[in-house]
Amino acid sequence: MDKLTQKEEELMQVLWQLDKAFVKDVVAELPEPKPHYNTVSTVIRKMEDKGFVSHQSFGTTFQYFPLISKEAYFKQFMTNTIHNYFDNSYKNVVSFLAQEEKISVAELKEIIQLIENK
Amino acid sequence: MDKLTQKEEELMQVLWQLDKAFVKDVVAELPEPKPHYNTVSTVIRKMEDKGFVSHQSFGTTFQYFPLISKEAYFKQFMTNTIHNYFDNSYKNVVSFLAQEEKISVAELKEIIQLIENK
DNA sequence: GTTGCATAACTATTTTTATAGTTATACGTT
DNA sequence: AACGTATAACTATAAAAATAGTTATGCAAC
Repeated sequence: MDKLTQKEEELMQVLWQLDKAFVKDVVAELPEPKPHYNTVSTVIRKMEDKGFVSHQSFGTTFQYFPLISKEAYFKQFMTNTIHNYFDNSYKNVVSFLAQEEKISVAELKEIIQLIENK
Repeated sequence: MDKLTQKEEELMQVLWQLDKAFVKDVVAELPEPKPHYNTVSTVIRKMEDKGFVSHQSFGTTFQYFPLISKEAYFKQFMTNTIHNYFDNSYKNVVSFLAQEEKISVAELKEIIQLIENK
Protein backbone atom coordinates (compact mmCIF):
# COMPACT_ATOMS: atom_id res chain seq x y z
CA MET A 1 0.00 0.00 0.00
CA ASP A 2 1.19 3.45 -0.89
CA LYS A 3 1.62 5.88 1.93
CA LEU A 4 -0.27 9.14 2.32
CA THR A 5 1.75 12.32 2.54
CA GLN A 6 1.08 14.84 5.26
CA LYS A 7 -1.32 16.89 3.20
CA GLU A 8 -2.98 13.88 1.68
CA GLU A 9 -3.67 12.49 5.10
CA GLU A 10 -5.16 15.75 6.23
CA LEU A 11 -7.61 15.70 3.33
CA MET A 12 -8.28 12.03 3.88
CA GLN A 13 -9.30 12.76 7.45
CA VAL A 14 -11.90 15.15 6.09
CA LEU A 15 -13.17 12.57 3.62
CA TRP A 16 -13.41 9.99 6.39
CA GLN A 17 -15.35 12.45 8.45
CA LEU A 18 -17.75 13.50 5.71
CA ASP A 19 -18.00 10.05 4.16
CA LYS A 20 -18.38 11.61 0.73
CA ALA A 21 -17.65 15.14 -0.33
CA PHE A 22 -17.21 17.56 -3.18
CA VAL A 23 -13.97 19.49 -3.32
CA LYS A 24 -15.66 22.58 -1.96
CA ASP A 25 -16.96 20.59 1.00
CA VAL A 26 -13.43 19.53 1.82
CA VAL A 27 -12.17 23.09 1.56
CA ALA A 28 -14.98 24.19 3.86
CA GLU A 29 -13.82 21.79 6.56
CA LEU A 30 -10.21 22.89 6.48
CA PRO A 31 -8.94 25.41 9.00
CA GLU A 32 -7.62 28.82 8.09
CA PRO A 33 -5.58 29.57 6.16
CA LYS A 34 -7.53 27.51 3.67
CA PRO A 35 -5.57 26.16 0.74
CA HIS A 36 -6.61 27.08 -2.76
CA TYR A 37 -9.51 25.13 -4.24
CA ASN A 38 -7.27 23.82 -7.02
CA THR A 39 -4.67 22.72 -4.55
CA VAL A 40 -7.20 20.55 -2.81
CA SER A 41 -8.49 19.27 -6.12
CA THR A 42 -4.98 18.33 -7.24
CA VAL A 43 -4.15 16.53 -4.04
CA ILE A 44 -7.40 14.57 -4.08
CA ARG A 45 -6.84 13.52 -7.69
CA LYS A 46 -3.37 12.37 -6.67
CA MET A 47 -4.96 10.22 -4.01
CA GLU A 48 -7.32 8.82 -6.58
CA ASP A 49 -4.28 7.86 -8.68
CA LYS A 50 -2.81 6.11 -5.67
CA GLY A 51 -6.06 4.23 -5.19
CA PHE A 52 -7.13 5.71 -1.88
CA VAL A 53 -10.28 7.42 -3.10
CA SER A 54 -12.72 7.24 -5.96
CA HIS A 55 -15.53 9.47 -7.18
CA GLN A 56 -19.03 9.55 -8.55
CA SER A 57 -19.90 12.10 -11.23
CA PHE A 58 -22.84 14.40 -10.77
CA GLY A 59 -23.08 16.07 -14.12
CA THR A 60 -19.89 18.02 -14.34
CA THR A 61 -18.85 17.75 -10.75
CA PHE A 62 -17.31 14.93 -8.77
CA GLN A 63 -18.18 13.61 -5.39
CA TYR A 64 -15.21 11.90 -3.83
CA PHE A 65 -15.24 9.10 -1.28
CA PRO A 66 -12.59 6.99 0.49
CA LEU A 67 -11.82 3.52 -0.77
CA ILE A 68 -10.01 2.60 2.41
CA SER A 69 -11.49 2.92 5.86
CA LYS A 70 -9.87 4.99 8.52
CA GLU A 71 -9.53 1.86 10.63
CA ALA A 72 -7.79 -0.09 7.90
CA TYR A 73 -5.36 2.71 7.20
CA PHE A 74 -4.68 3.23 10.87
CA LYS A 75 -4.03 -0.46 11.30
CA GLN A 76 -1.47 -0.41 8.51
CA PHE A 77 0.06 2.69 9.96
CA MET A 78 0.26 1.20 13.42
CA THR A 79 1.79 -1.97 12.09
CA ASN A 80 4.69 -0.02 10.65
CA THR A 81 5.08 2.11 13.72
CA ILE A 82 5.00 -0.79 16.13
CA HIS A 83 7.54 -2.49 13.98
CA ASN A 84 9.86 0.50 14.15
CA TYR A 85 9.41 1.51 17.74
CA PHE A 86 8.46 -1.57 19.67
CA ASP A 87 9.94 -4.45 17.84
CA ASN A 88 6.49 -5.68 16.83
CA SER A 89 5.24 -5.97 20.36
CA TYR A 90 1.82 -4.44 20.82
CA LYS A 91 2.01 -5.44 24.42
CA ASN A 92 5.03 -3.17 24.83
CA VAL A 93 3.08 -0.32 23.31
CA VAL A 94 0.20 -0.69 25.67
CA SER A 95 2.58 -1.11 28.60
CA PHE A 96 4.27 2.07 27.54
CA LEU A 97 0.98 3.93 27.35
CA ALA A 98 0.00 2.63 30.77
CA GLN A 99 3.33 3.67 32.22
CA GLU A 100 2.87 7.09 30.72
CA GLU A 101 -0.56 7.18 32.34
CA LYS A 102 -2.21 7.64 29.00
CA ILE A 103 -4.53 4.83 29.95
CA SER A 104 -5.58 3.65 33.40
CA VAL A 105 -5.98 0.25 34.97
CA ALA A 106 -9.70 0.93 35.19
CA GLU A 107 -9.89 1.51 31.46
CA LEU A 108 -7.88 -1.61 30.75
CA LYS A 109 -10.35 -3.56 32.86
CA GLU A 110 -13.24 -2.04 30.96
CA ILE A 111 -11.69 -3.19 27.72
CA ILE A 112 -11.27 -6.69 29.07
CA GLN A 113 -14.95 -6.69 30.03
CA LEU A 114 -15.83 -5.51 26.56
CA ILE A 115 -13.88 -8.28 24.90
CA GLU A 116 -15.04 -11.02 27.21
CA ASN A 117 -18.69 -10.13 26.83
CA LYS A 118 -18.55 -10.19 23.10
CA MET B 1 9.13 20.10 18.04
CA ASP B 2 10.25 19.67 14.49
CA LYS B 3 9.24 16.46 12.82
CA LEU B 4 11.63 13.87 11.44
CA THR B 5 11.37 13.05 7.77
CA GLN B 6 11.21 9.45 6.59
CA LYS B 7 14.95 9.14 6.12
CA GLU B 8 15.80 11.08 9.20
CA GLU B 9 13.68 8.77 11.25
CA GLU B 10 15.37 5.74 9.77
CA LEU B 11 18.77 7.07 10.78
CA MET B 12 17.44 8.09 14.15
CA GLN B 13 16.31 4.54 14.77
CA VAL B 14 19.90 3.45 14.22
CA LEU B 15 21.21 6.08 16.58
CA TRP B 16 18.73 5.04 19.21
CA GLN B 17 19.82 1.48 18.77
CA LEU B 18 23.54 2.18 18.92
CA ASP B 19 23.27 4.91 21.52
CA LYS B 20 26.20 6.72 19.94
CA ALA B 21 27.75 6.18 16.57
CA PHE B 22 30.10 7.44 13.91
CA VAL B 23 28.69 7.95 10.44
CA LYS B 24 30.30 4.75 9.25
CA ASP B 25 28.64 2.83 12.08
CA VAL B 26 25.28 4.11 10.96
CA VAL B 27 25.96 3.15 7.37
CA ALA B 28 27.00 -0.31 8.55
CA GLU B 29 23.62 -0.83 10.20
CA LEU B 30 21.59 0.15 7.17
CA PRO B 31 20.20 -2.51 4.86
CA GLU B 32 21.20 -2.87 1.23
CA PRO B 33 21.22 -0.90 -0.90
CA LYS B 34 23.23 1.25 1.46
CA PRO B 35 23.07 4.98 0.89
CA HIS B 36 26.27 6.87 0.20
CA TYR B 37 28.39 7.79 3.20
CA ASN B 38 27.96 11.48 2.46
CA THR B 39 24.22 11.12 2.19
CA VAL B 40 24.09 9.77 5.70
CA SER B 41 26.46 12.44 6.89
CA THR B 42 24.31 15.17 5.37
CA VAL B 43 21.09 13.85 6.84
CA ILE B 44 22.60 13.51 10.31
CA ARG B 45 23.96 17.05 10.17
CA LYS B 46 20.47 18.18 9.21
CA MET B 47 19.12 16.47 12.29
CA GLU B 48 21.74 18.20 14.35
CA ASP B 49 20.47 21.53 12.97
CA LYS B 50 16.96 20.57 13.97
CA GLY B 51 18.18 19.76 17.45
CA PHE B 52 17.55 16.03 17.49
CA VAL B 53 21.17 14.93 17.79
CA SER B 54 24.50 16.29 18.89
CA HIS B 55 28.07 15.07 18.60
CA GLN B 56 31.34 14.71 20.36
CA SER B 57 34.56 15.27 18.43
CA PHE B 58 37.27 12.65 18.48
CA GLY B 59 40.10 14.38 16.73
CA THR B 60 38.80 14.93 13.26
CA THR B 61 35.84 12.63 13.45
CA PHE B 62 32.43 13.03 15.08
CA GLN B 63 30.50 10.64 17.20
CA TYR B 64 26.81 11.43 17.07
CA PHE B 65 24.19 10.72 19.71
CA PRO B 66 20.46 11.39 20.10
CA LEU B 67 19.29 14.33 22.16
CA ILE B 68 15.76 12.98 22.35
CA SER B 69 14.89 9.51 23.55
CA LYS B 70 13.01 7.08 21.41
CA GLU B 71 10.27 7.01 24.03
CA ALA B 72 9.89 10.76 24.09
CA TYR B 73 9.70 10.99 20.34
CA PHE B 74 7.25 8.11 20.14
CA LYS B 75 5.07 9.73 22.75
CA GLN B 76 4.93 12.94 20.76
CA PHE B 77 4.22 10.98 17.65
CA MET B 78 1.46 8.98 19.31
CA THR B 79 -0.10 12.11 20.71
CA ASN B 80 -0.54 13.50 17.23
CA THR B 81 -1.76 10.23 15.83
CA ILE B 82 -4.25 9.60 18.58
CA HIS B 83 -5.50 13.08 18.10
CA ASN B 84 -6.05 12.51 14.39
CA TYR B 85 -7.41 9.01 14.47
CA PHE B 86 -9.07 8.49 17.81
CA ASP B 87 -10.20 11.85 18.93
CA ASN B 88 -7.65 11.84 21.75
CA SER B 89 -8.94 8.65 23.31
CA TYR B 90 -6.17 6.23 24.15
CA LYS B 91 -8.78 3.87 25.43
CA ASN B 92 -10.27 3.71 21.96
CA VAL B 93 -6.88 2.87 20.54
CA VAL B 94 -6.32 0.01 22.89
CA SER B 95 -9.88 -1.22 22.34
CA PHE B 96 -9.23 -1.13 18.65
CA LEU B 97 -6.02 -3.11 19.03
CA ALA B 98 -7.80 -5.65 21.19
CA GLN B 99 -10.62 -5.97 18.69
CA GLU B 100 -8.07 -6.49 15.98
CA GLU B 101 -6.53 -9.19 18.13
CA LYS B 102 -3.24 -7.37 18.17
CA ILE B 103 -3.24 -7.79 21.92
CA SER B 104 -4.94 -10.44 24.02
CA VAL B 105 -6.90 -10.34 27.23
CA ALA B 106 -4.11 -12.30 28.86
CA GLU B 107 -1.60 -9.65 27.90
CA LEU B 108 -3.85 -6.88 29.12
CA LYS B 109 -4.08 -8.67 32.45
CA GLU B 110 -0.31 -8.99 32.61
CA ILE B 111 -0.01 -5.27 32.10
CA ILE B 112 -2.48 -4.60 34.90
CA GLN B 113 -0.41 -6.84 37.17
CA LEU B 114 2.68 -4.96 36.19
CA ILE B 115 1.16 -1.60 37.01
CA GLU B 116 -0.45 -2.69 40.25
CA ASN B 117 2.74 -4.26 41.57
CA LYS B 118 4.79 -1.20 40.90
C1' DG C 1 -26.96 31.77 -28.97
C1' DT C 2 -24.07 34.60 -26.02
C1' DT C 3 -22.47 35.51 -21.38
C1' DG C 4 -20.99 34.13 -17.02
C1' DC C 5 -20.10 30.76 -13.54
C1' DA C 6 -18.50 26.35 -11.61
C1' DT C 7 -15.58 22.82 -12.11
C1' DA C 8 -12.09 19.24 -13.69
C1' DA C 9 -7.92 18.88 -15.98
C1' DC C 10 -3.64 20.53 -17.09
C1' DT C 11 0.56 23.09 -16.38
C1' DA C 12 3.88 25.63 -13.85
C1' DT C 13 6.29 27.08 -9.77
C1' DT C 14 8.10 26.69 -5.27
C1' DT C 15 9.53 24.18 -1.37
C1' DT C 16 11.22 20.21 0.85
C1' DT C 17 13.63 15.93 1.00
C1' DA C 18 16.98 12.69 -0.62
C1' DT C 19 21.13 11.82 -2.74
C1' DA C 20 25.88 12.08 -3.77
C1' DG C 21 29.88 14.55 -6.04
C1' DT C 22 33.61 17.87 -4.77
C1' DT C 23 36.67 20.23 -1.75
C1' DA C 24 39.39 21.22 2.28
C1' DT C 25 41.63 19.58 6.21
C1' DA C 26 43.98 16.81 9.52
C1' DC C 27 46.80 12.95 10.39
C1' DG C 28 49.78 9.03 9.76
C1' DT C 29 53.38 6.83 6.75
C1' DT C 30 57.14 6.81 4.04
C1' DA D 1 58.07 17.44 3.32
C1' DA D 2 55.33 14.72 -0.13
C1' DC D 3 51.64 11.21 -0.37
C1' DG D 4 47.66 8.67 0.78
C1' DT D 5 43.57 8.10 3.56
C1' DA D 6 39.57 9.35 6.31
C1' DT D 7 36.53 12.68 7.32
C1' DA D 8 33.42 16.93 7.73
C1' DA D 9 31.76 20.58 5.17
C1' DC D 10 30.09 22.42 1.14
C1' DT D 11 27.77 22.33 -3.25
C1' DA D 12 24.92 20.50 -6.76
C1' DT D 13 21.33 17.66 -8.56
C1' DA D 14 17.31 14.94 -8.58
C1' DA D 15 12.93 13.49 -6.83
C1' DA D 16 8.81 14.26 -4.30
C1' DA D 17 5.31 17.14 -2.28
C1' DA D 18 2.68 21.32 -1.96
C1' DT D 19 0.67 25.07 -4.08
C1' DA D 20 -1.92 27.63 -7.28
C1' DG D 21 -2.38 29.80 -12.03
C1' DT D 22 -4.44 28.70 -16.65
C1' DT D 23 -7.40 26.42 -19.81
C1' DA D 24 -11.33 23.89 -21.47
C1' DT D 25 -15.93 22.44 -20.92
C1' DG D 26 -20.61 22.07 -19.64
C1' DC D 27 -24.61 24.28 -18.10
C1' DA D 28 -27.78 27.88 -16.52
C1' DA D 29 -29.66 32.51 -17.11
C1' DC D 30 -30.61 35.92 -19.89
